[in-house]
Amino acid sequence: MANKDHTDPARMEKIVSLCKRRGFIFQAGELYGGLNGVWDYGPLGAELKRNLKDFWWRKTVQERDDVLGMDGSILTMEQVLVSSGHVGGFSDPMSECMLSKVRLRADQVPAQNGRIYWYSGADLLGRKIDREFAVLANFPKEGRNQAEAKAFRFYFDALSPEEQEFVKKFANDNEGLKTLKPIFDREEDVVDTTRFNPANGSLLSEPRDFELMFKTNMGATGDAIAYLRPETAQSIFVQFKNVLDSNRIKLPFGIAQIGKSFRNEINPRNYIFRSREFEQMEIEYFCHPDDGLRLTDEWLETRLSFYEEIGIPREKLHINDIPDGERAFYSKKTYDIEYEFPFGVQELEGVAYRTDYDLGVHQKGAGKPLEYFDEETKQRFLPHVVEPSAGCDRTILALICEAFDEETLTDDKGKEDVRTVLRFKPALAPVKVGIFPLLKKNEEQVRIARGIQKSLQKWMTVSYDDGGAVGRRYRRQDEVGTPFCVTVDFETLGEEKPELKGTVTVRHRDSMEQERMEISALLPWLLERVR
RNA sequence: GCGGGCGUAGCUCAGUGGUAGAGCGCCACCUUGCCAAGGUGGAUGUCGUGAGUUCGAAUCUCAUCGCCCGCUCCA
Repeated sequence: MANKDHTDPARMEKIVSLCKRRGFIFQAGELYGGLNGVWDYGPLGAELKRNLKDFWWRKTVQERDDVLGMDGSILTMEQVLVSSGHVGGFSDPMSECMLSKVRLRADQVPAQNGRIYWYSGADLLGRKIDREFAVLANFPKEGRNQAEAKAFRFYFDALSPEEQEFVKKFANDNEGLKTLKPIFDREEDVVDTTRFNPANGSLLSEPRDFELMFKTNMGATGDAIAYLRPETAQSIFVQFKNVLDSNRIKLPFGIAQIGKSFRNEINPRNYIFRSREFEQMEIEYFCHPDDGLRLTDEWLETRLSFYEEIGIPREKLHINDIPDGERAFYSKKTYDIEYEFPFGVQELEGVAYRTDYDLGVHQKGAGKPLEYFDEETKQRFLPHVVEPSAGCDRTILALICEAFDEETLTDDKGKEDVRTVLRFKPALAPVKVGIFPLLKKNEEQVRIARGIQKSLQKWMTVSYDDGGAVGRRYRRQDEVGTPFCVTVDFETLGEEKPELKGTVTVRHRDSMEQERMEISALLPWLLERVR
C-alpha cells in the first residue's frame, strides 16, 4: 500500500530484488564488496537501456529536421570547465558545526570576537573521552557556564546509546552528581576568528574541500589534468560553431547527445536514481533570444509526450515550474519533470532556458566569436539555448517501476496465484518474443521452434526456452516483460486438424490470451508491434 | 559527511558462543497436449571483508566496505 506521501518501500524492495534476480541491474564491483553509487547493467538491463536510448534518438534526431546528433568526449579540458563555472565555483571548502552538524561554507563564516573556552575532553565516571572541543562566547562574564552546557551536550552526543541512558538516569535522579564532566583546558580572547558557528558558538571542523568532479591526469608525466565531464552539455556548447559550420542548418536548431557523465555526489541514494556515473540524454536547442521562452514551453510539451510514448502516463508526472530565486542564476525559466517513484516524487528531466549564458562564457573564455549571423534579418547575435536534459538511468528506473505489476490470478479450483509481470511497452521490452516447443522431447516441434528463432533473431531480441512446463515458461517471460510468446504445438504439426498445420500459438503478456497464426505471418505481425 | 538501522545460498529470511539451515528459484533425469503441476537426484555459502577476544565466533569487540532511513548535498 502506498503511503500518503507516495512512498512504498516494500514495492521498491521487490523491484530491486527482481532487477538483480533476473539480471537487469547489479552493483558495480559487488564481488569485492561494492562501489558506492555505481551500477552495472546486466543482460536484460542493457537491452532495456539500449531500447530507451534508441527510442530517444529516433524521436529526437532521426524524426526531426532541426536536431543533429553528436557524441562528445568524456575527458574534458580544464579550461572548458573553468569557463562554464564548474571549476572553482562548485568545490567550496565546507566546515561542519561540531554541535549541530550543520555544514557551512568556510569562506562565508563571518569573523567573530569573544572568549574561547577550550575543553580537552570529558570524564565519564573516570573514563576519559579524548576529543577536543571549544565554544566561543561573546559575553565573557557569563560565558563559562553556557560554554560548559554546550560542551556537555557535545560530549553527551558522542556517547553510545547505553552510556547516554546511564548518564540520563543520574541526571534525573537529581543527586547533584554529574556523571559526565567536560574537562576545562583553557580560555582565551580572540578577534576576527572564523572557526566558530555564529549560530551557537560551537567549534567548526577543519574546512574540507568537497570535490564534486572527477579529476584525472593526462600525458606521459601526468602533469596535465583533465576532468570527467559533469554533464554532456559542455561539449555541445564548445562544438556549437563546428556543427554550425559543417552543416547547412539555420537557427533554430538543436544538438542532441547521449552519454555518460560523472559527479562525485556526496550521497548517492535510491538505487540507480542518484549515482556517481550516469548517462544523460540532452538537447541543446539554439534559437533567437525572442523565441527562448516560447520554445521552452514547446519543449516541455514535446518531452511530456515522449514519456507518454514510452509508457509513463501523464498523471504520474509532475511539472515543477521552478520559481524565481530558486533557478540557476543564468536561467530565465526552468521546468522539472518529476515522476512518482516508490521512494517519492523525484526529477526525471529538467527543461531549462539557459539564455546565452553558455555560449557567452565560452566566447569570452576562448576569446573566439560564437555569434550567429542571420542572412534574412542581417542580424548578428549570440544564440540563446533551451536545454531539455533527461537522466537516462532515472528513466530506466521509472520504466521499471511503472511496468512492475503483481496480478492475482484465480484458477478453476479457486486457488490464488500471484503473477509478477513487467508491462513494458513492446518497443522498450528487453526481449520481444519468447519461442517455445510445447514439448522439448518432440523433435519436430523443436526443429520448427529453432527455425522460427533463427528467422526472427535478425530482426529482434528473442528468447528460446524449452525448460519445464510451458506455463512456467510464460511466467518467466512475464517477469522480464516479454510482450509475446510463440509456442510450437501439435496443431503446428497438423496432427489432428490438418487445416492448422504451419500455425503457432501466440500468447499475449498482458491479457494472457492466445491466438493462432501462420508461421509466415509472424515476422510482419511482430515488427508492426515491437517498434 | 553526520546520526540510526542492517549485512547468512540467486531471492526472502531463520539461526544469540559448540557439526551452517528453510522456502522459493536454479541444474539433470523422469513425467507433462497451454499458464509457476508432480516425482527423483543435485549444485550453491571463507555467514560482506579484515583484525581481535575465546579451547571454540554467523553469534562478542574494533576497523573497513556496502545497503536502507533521516539530516546534509545535488552546478
